[in-house]
Amino acid sequence: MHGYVGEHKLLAAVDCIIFGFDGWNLKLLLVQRNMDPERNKWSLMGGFIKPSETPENAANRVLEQLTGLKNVYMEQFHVFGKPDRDPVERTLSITYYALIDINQYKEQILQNQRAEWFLLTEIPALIFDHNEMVNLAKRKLRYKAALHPILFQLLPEKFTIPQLQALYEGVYNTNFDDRNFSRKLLSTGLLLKLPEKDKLSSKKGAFYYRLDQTNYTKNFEKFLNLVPNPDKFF
Amino acid sequence: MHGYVGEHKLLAAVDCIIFGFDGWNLKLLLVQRNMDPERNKWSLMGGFIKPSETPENAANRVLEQLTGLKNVYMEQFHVFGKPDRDPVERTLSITYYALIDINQYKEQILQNQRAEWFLLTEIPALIFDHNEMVNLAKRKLRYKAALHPILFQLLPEKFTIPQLQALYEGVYNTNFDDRNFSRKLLSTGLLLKLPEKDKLSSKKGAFYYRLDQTNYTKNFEKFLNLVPNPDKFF
DNA sequence: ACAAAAGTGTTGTTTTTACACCCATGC
DNA sequence: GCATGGGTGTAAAAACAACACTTTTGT
Repeated sequence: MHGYVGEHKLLAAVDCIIFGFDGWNLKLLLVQRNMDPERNKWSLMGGFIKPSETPENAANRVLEQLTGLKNVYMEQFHVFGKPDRDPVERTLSITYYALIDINQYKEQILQNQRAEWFLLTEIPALIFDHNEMVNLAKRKLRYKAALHPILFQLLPEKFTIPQLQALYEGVYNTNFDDRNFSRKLLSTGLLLKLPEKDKLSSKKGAFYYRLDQTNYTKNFEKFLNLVPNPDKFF
Repeated sequence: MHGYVGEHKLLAAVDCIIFGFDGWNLKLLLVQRNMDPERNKWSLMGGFIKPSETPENAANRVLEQLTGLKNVYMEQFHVFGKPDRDPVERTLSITYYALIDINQYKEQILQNQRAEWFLLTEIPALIFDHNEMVNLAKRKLRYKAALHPILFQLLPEKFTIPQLQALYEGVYNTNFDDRNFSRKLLSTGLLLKLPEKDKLSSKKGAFYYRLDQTNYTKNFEKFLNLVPNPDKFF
């Protein structure tokens, strides 16, 4: 047995669209490419799949290289495969989006590579088809977040409802009614109220909540309708 | 410029999960593999990506080879990439599911290859990880069909509401209330009533409908809630 | 006392569900 | 005229959206 002779072999890479939230704004982590061509241009964090790796393994490795993080929420979302998308050599890109809490990892990031957080509204021109990847990732994130409680992955373990709302408003670039928002989120049964309050952002203070992990995993696949009039965002 | 030297190159294939509906049952199109290893075992229809092709091109080519069909509804859904998933040689598989009306193409199919339609409930053991692919495709189909009107792709141009209902019931392997089902589907505004009736399946006869293409493309991305209690299917 | 933000109440509207009933027709 | 599906009616329940109001506390 000598393999499938005569078939076309190619490189396969993973590229990670890394979303982060710092408490106020939704951001994207980009790196300056450290190889030719397009050296020093902004790019998504990516890397080639190695012989022993699954695509998921590769994506996790790439993410850990950049951020020091393991066990990050990550989802495969699309393969980009135009034959000439990488001018150097044919390369498939399997894309993942990842969600992390910026504050929790300020230090690890930005060590190995020249990396920087960009406001979603201020993404620079990226190499190859990476801007297209970012746009599709934004769509997929909005789609999924309208139905499933994934955005909690962007928050610290303890968070307040107003913080959560700011996050949702960042993702959808709009404003939601405070009163309906908090009741809707509380009614999911996913939140456990903590005795402490966050007194920094208001005089009254807002109670902290944390995820009810049991209900979270149990209800994760349910259709939740977390966003009013979600249609208008697509 | 000599490419990215030292990186791992591999084969990339597409595999198509082809769903079909014959008016009564939801089925899956499988072929008997015509190469070693696992020659003559049942398998999904697939093929390697060629140098000039995008993955989408390859999937369309593979589908046309088997069915003679172009312009079939097809959606990329997952990359399977365990290093040893194909024992011959490392091969990534990019999977697509496709939706076709069985009756419209009875002749073209089954020419080139030994192919056969299988009831979804009677899928045989398939090569490699193809059973896993089928299961994920079923999930994705159910998920998408609960929110978007994709199942029309499985019906002929003219169809009745009871036919449509039989299709939905096949996909979800359950029964829906006839009266609520028809009103829900009619209320989408996607259907145009035709003057003719189908008199074969009942004495009263059921009116034929066809898709309102304009509304169909316009509302395709909207969240439609076509299935009652969709959560229980995941 | 006042301002600012949290968060609960209220109400009308729309959507969903469950189930009853009538309709058209071939036999 | 009756059995067989097809299709419409209705009413209770649930979900949603819009908006008013109270609560807390730092200044």
